[in-house]
Amino acid sequence: MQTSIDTRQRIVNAAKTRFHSRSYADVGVKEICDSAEVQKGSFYHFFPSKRDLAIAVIEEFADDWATGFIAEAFDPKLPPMERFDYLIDAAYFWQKAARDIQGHLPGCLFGNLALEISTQDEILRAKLNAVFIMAKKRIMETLDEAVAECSIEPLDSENSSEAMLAYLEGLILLAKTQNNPDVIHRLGKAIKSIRIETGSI
Amino acid sequence: MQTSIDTRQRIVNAAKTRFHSRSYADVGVKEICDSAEVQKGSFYHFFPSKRDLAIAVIEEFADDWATGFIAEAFDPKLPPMERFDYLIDAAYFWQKAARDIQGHLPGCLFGNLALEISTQDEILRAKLNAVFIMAKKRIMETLDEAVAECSIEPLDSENSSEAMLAYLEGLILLAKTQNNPDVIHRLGKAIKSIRIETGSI
DNA sequence: CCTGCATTAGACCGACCGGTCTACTACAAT
DNA sequence: ATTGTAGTAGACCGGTCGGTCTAATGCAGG
Repeated sequence: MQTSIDTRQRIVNAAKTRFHSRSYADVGVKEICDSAEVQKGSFYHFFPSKRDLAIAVIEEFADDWATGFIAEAFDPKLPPMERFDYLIDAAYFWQKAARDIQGHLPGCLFGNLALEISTQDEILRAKLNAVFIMAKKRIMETLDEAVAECSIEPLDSENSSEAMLAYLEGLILLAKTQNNPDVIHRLGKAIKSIRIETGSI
Repeated sequence: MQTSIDTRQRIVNAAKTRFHSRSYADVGVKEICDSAEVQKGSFYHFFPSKRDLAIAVIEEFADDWATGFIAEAFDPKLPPMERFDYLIDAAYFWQKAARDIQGHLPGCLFGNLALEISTQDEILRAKLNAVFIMAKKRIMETLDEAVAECSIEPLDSENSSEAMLAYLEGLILLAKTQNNPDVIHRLGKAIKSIRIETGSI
């Protein structure tokens, strides 16, 4: 009916929203096919397995993320430390919007998948880890910039950026468990106070 | 064969370790029965559904947790702020030990389940949330104690304790994604620097 | 010894799982 | 016009899912 690129994309799109708002195991291939208006034959033409679909979803979502609100929040025109306020804000509004529509706060797709399947699939775990490394890098660059322009004291930016990412993921985890996006705003400001000093073991 | 209490307990024990090291959806009733050496009939005699088993698992695990390493780490004989070092240490050794045995870092059962099912089951979500509230309370009491004995500046202990819990969960999430317990040690010390000031909105 | 009840055994259920297979269609290159 | 190929349709597969059902136990109180 449509061109094959559309078919593949429809499958990925359907999977993206469903994996995000529910879980990997809970969403079946049949359901994805139905909602994408695609037949099983087409599905397995494009993806050797459900697992390969998950890989595609992670890759696409990471791209959406990087070019979407991450790129916005980490706007190089903003003073470096201010970008973290935007990051928290973006996370808050995203989760709030999703919650208002679906009734449930979906959390972070990467965090969700990481906890669900990283003990069961090494390749998916590595993919997810790569996404976090990318996010950490973004934070680290910002921190380095802030140090360079003397708006913060020098610190171990490698570890501090990872710690800040952990905190962000933790906030979203708690927000999801409470089904309440306010957690992100209420506790978000503390992200800028997280520091790991250089030279510590 | 054994008394019924044993049967029930064997079921819960088998489920506990499996839910923790894999996921809720990935572990079936049949597998739990087999590993507990129990028949389906017995399973459904004690638990109306798999979901009810999950509730029992959460409750028992929360109890293990509260009387186990949480109780140890939050030893009232220790100076309040030192207890956080013990908490991080306990988390590290626990995850490391599990990883060395199973090959995979299991993470926090509550965090895992929260991200997997809290969009799908309100009751389980609420149960999980209650566990986090309990943990937060423990942290808050410690913070209040530290303030009272003037070892830290006064702060918003309600929010700060929640932020610290978020950070801890985030650390474990990252450690699981990297399949590496060292993350917890490397970034753990920053937990004591997380503060949310009183009077902020 | 009998009765009643909690527990256990395990066959069985329909639904659904991820995945395969064959037949067919649309279209491009020759 | 013919053939090759990418994509689509959808029936079908064995296996497993959570859950049900009936029959058989073991045992306590009368």
